[in-house]
Amino acid sequence: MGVQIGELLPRKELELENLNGRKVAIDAFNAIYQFLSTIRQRDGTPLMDSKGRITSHLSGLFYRTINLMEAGIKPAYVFDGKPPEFKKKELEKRAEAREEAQEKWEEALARGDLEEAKKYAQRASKVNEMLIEDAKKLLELMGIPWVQAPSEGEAQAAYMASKGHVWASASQDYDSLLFGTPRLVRNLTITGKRKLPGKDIYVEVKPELIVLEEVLKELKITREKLVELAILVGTDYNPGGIKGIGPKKALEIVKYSKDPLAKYQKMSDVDLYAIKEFFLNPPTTDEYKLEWKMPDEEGILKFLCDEHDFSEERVKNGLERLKKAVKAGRQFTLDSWFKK
DNA sequence: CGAATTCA
DNA sequence: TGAATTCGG
Repeated sequence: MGVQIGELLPRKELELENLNGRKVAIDAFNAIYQFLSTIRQRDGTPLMDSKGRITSHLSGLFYRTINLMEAGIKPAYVFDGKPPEFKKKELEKRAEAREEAQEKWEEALARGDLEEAKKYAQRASKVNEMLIEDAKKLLELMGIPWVQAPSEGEAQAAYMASKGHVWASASQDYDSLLFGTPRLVRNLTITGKRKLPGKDIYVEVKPELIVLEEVLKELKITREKLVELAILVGTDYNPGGIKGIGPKKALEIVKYSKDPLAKYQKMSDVDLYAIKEFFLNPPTTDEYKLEWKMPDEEGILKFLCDEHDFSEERVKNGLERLKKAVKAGRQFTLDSWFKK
């Protein structure tokens, strides 16, 4: 998923204080997918309510959003719209991979290999329309803004950041840099511990910041060249890229070639120039309003506890934290206003 | 993943 | 207490 240019990009660790008071546009699909794939039982089964409906994404979204708000970070979630036609191949590839993983999950389960089962269950994760609807509903009840992108969410998030309506975009993927976000935050979580799949090794995962301007300066290229580089290496729109060309070689190529795509267009069955154009000028919208409101407590209790069997005690505790955070955030905004 | 609980 | 483990839905 996403572009494979990570190793080329300079980045710096972010302390939470650096994000205090800042608005961030979060790639909703990216977040939901991660919750869905990681919040699971030992055999790989996701969390579900008594009617068998998946709730892993709601749990993750609820608690992480509260954590972010408590840290003074104002999240706005950006949802994908209609994917571009040329993403079809990648989407089909993902669907195929999921089906294969599903089979392997069942096999591992049949022979009682829980570790393998979970691994394949995670790969079989599918973010469907129902999960998206649930997520939007929860955010609305929480008073957290969400934005409907006309096309790619990463493109919309980049647009909002480049307009200065949010400070940064947030995703694990690097695509929003190609779409022109001035800042990309990765690993946007508060409790930063991740267990490596192999053994019982825990690694601290801190938020990191990638600044587009610094990327271009470091690589000595323009954004247009960065997009060409990414296309050579491979994006969601041309999976795999050009055979035999990795990030290092691609960087050299875009530097010395005036029109790097020309040579490789012949050996590619997709329109590389259309992909480039899409990254440079993606569909976006101005139809959004970023407002962080007090949560609808009654609505949340009904939705999470009554409908989806969440623990009332836990949810009420979360709500208290959220209310406090919203108030504190308003105070922060007022303080910085009077200090001007 | 993140909250709650257990462990040393 | 802080780290490790288990539970959550």
